[in-house]
Amino acid sequence: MRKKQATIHDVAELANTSVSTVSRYFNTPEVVGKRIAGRIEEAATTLNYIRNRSAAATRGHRSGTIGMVVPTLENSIFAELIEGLIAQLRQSKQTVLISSNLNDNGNEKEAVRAFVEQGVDGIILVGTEHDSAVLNLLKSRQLPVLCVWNHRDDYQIDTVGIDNHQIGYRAAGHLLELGHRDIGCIFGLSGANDRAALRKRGILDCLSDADITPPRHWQSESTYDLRAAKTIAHNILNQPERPSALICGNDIIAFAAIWAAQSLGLRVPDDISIMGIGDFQGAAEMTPPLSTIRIPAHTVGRLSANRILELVESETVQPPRHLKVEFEMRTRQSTAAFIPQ
Amino acid sequence: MRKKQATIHDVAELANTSVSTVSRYFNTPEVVGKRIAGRIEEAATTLNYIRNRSAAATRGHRSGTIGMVVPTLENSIFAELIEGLIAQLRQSKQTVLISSNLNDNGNEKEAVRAFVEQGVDGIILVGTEHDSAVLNLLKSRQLPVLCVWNHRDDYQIDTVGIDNHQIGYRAAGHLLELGHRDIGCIFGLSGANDRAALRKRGILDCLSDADITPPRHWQSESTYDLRAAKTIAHNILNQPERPSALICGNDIIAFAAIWAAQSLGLRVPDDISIMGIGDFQGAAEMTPPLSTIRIPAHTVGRLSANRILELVESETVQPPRHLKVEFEMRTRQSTAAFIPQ
DNA sequence: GGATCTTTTGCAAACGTTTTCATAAAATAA
DNA sequence: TTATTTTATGAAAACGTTTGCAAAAGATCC
Repeated sequence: MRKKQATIHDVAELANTSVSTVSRYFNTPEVVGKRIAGRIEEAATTLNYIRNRSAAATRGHRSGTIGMVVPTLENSIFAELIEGLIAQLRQSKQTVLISSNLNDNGNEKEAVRAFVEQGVDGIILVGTEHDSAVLNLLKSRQLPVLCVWNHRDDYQIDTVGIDNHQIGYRAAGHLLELGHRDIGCIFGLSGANDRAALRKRGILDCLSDADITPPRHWQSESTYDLRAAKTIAHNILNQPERPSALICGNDIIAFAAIWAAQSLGLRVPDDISIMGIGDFQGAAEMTPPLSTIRIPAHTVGRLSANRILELVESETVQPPRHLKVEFEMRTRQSTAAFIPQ
Repeated sequence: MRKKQATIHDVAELANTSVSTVSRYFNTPEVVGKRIAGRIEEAATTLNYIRNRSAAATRGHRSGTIGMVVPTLENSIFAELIEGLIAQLRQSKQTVLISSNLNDNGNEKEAVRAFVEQGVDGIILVGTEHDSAVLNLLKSRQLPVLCVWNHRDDYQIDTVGIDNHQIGYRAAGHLLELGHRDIGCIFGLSGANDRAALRKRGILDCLSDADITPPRHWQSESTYDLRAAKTIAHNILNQPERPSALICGNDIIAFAAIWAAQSLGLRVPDDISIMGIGDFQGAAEMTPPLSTIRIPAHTVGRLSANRILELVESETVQPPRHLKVEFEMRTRQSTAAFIPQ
């Protein structure tokens, strides 16, 4: 049996004012008089009063929570994104609800529904591929939604993120600039999410613009799993004819590729150049430091926080806006100029 | 302006029954009759009814949420823990609220307070060192609390976790068994958290039981940050007199140490053995694969979920229970037997 | 000083549920 | 059959807030 906690009524009584005024003090302090405000503040602290947001959400419309659904937490890049989001939202007294799809996007609908039940003020999803049931649910509730990570000009929902096609194009371009022509590719699973698919297209577009078509046996797809990716990289590098460079769909795959090369006795970058995407934790510190493209996940998180708040605050429905976050090349020692044998 | 959504009243009307019965149907379905239950189910789906948990929490006492505060998300081991937690709680229709201290434990109080405002049914904290203000707040609200990650027999609050002293002892023991006597240590910051402090004690206790006291200049502490740790490892390994083995407070530090050694041209394990703790992502795949101790974070998450639910469900306050999770040695190739020069 | 406008305050209804209590219906016992 | 117990249902109060409205108080102007 729970002890009875101080309510807004108790505070009002002790401060010798009405509950309405106390409520206003907590929501729009600038509108209550100095003298009463002081008394309320005092009463609240002596009573150890803590607001009951559930009750507030029942009558008012705002719960003070934002829900975010990520594909997985076991990927340091999303962790960085979330930390950026939390840091920013905390300043606006918003609480973040996190849910993970546990690597199965079929879970997304359930997660979103749970958030709607909790009465979140807005929802942040990752990527731009979502079940129509999810989208319909959100639309029928007229809930502010934001899709992060991918930038897409033409999307029906607001986005904050990077242009994955461009990032793939740029990564491949780096290898071309170094003189490589024999380039192997390990993409992320392109069927699973649009981020991976767009990067793949960007990479292949860049190569084909340079009249290069990597042979089938130098191309593969992998989950973002170190073990699986290492095996796949091993298979590509263990063939009689090796590419001179390998481009990877993200840094997880790149890490795995470097380790696969090393376990085969190949020197990186002397025997093979390896390029990643993401600049995950460890990329700069490993041996050799990984050439990659930095995706400023923390920034994406921060900007997403600002945007979702705007959406929550705005009364009217606006046409979607698309915020593009820039990435940066991080040229390090896992790639080197191609030297003809 | 939000469109009006179906409420329990609408469902009741369409199903031709009372709101009480509908409420009961959603909370304790077994208690309502088959015929009415069918009508309610049907009405709910045609109306697209979604429960309003805020309202439920206002009158009832349960919000269906569990709050968890982690020191940081940018550490794959906590991510694994959280995924375990989410997976398990989802089965009980509980939503998880996550907050991160953003690496500053001073933020914990604010995070906890926000959760209390949201009306979480229970709170999970990491470690057993918490500001007394936090503990008092939770106690005065009589909120179920669970401290995870550390096992501690004597703690006032329920715990689920591993014995960090034992883990440190065991890790050091592995190096001793291999014949090493000149052992360097890079601990986690022992002032910052008890997990690191206990591991440090365990390591030093084990060494001192073998009559070894590592010289001051072979001992150091580091944050769990790859860059910082790499610098520190570099400094230790770059001295004229090198230890033959290095034990690290966690795998982040161990990764950094291996890379520092490699950047100095040292061979691991031939020139130096390196031992980690944690079995983080990548430990098994890197070159060389890291010898470490596996902490089953996913399991800790799962067990924590079960325990916090028990605490939430139990009406009476019980004496704290302490669940110990076992760890496992993972002997890989970063450590080797000491060979006298 | 009164008239007018603006700011501050309080009353009471409302939000969408849960839950207590009483009653109706069904099942069981006699 | 009737008396008794068990189960299923409904009416209405309660939860702790927010908010629309009207009244009170204070400020400004002539």
